[in-house]
Amino acid sequence: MESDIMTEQELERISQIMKAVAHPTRMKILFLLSKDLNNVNELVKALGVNQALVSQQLRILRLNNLVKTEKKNGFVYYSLDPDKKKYINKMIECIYNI
Amino acid sequence: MESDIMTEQELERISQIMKAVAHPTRMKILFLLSKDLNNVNELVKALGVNQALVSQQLRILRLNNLVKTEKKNGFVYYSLDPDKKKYINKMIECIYNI
DNA sequence: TATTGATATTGCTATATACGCATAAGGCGG
DNA sequence: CCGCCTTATGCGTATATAGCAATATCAATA
Repeated sequence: MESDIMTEQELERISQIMKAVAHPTRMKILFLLSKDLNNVNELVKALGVNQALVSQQLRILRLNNLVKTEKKNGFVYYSLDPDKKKYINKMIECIYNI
Repeated sequence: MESDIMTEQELERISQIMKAVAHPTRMKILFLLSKDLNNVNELVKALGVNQALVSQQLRILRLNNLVKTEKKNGFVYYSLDPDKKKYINKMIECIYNI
């Protein structure tokens, strides 16, 4: 965890992930997903922003492997990657204290 | 810590802080400071980038209250805000696991 | 196959951020 | 007061990101 055992690539990766999280709408999405599994339309309604924007933000979360998707009777359901859920929540909690 | 007990302002604040951290050079600075107190020139040497850039990054960390400064015989020493140090480190550790 | 509903992508403009360079500001010894 | 050392800031350019509107994709089904 020390800087000298962290390569440039790892640093880059980590700051990429942080950038992905560092956005109000995406944080809201992560909050919503930390409670439930949701499809895109549910997220659109919950967030009150247009569909295209939600899809864009989901794309960024997907590209950073923060969420995963599964198709179920016509809808795409998003959820937090279960292996990462704990860390995502703890991370946000830490930031909350900063 | 739930989204519904977090106001828009708090969300905005938190994502600001995350953005401040989500940068390789700034993360390195935080790592360095988590070990020692350093003045600007020491950071410049340790990071191998030019002084103006280090000052710019320190400014961003300062504006987000992540670090504090004290002047001592001609140098400006930077350190992590001690109240936040624990959370900053833990946050980085969480991200490392994501 | 044509249509509809759900989601993703693309093109565009506005705004923000990064970084290098030059320079400014501030304190101290001469 | 003049340099000198340390640190901070401003400016210009390149690049990245946000958000919107339009459109594409894809699956189901009428």
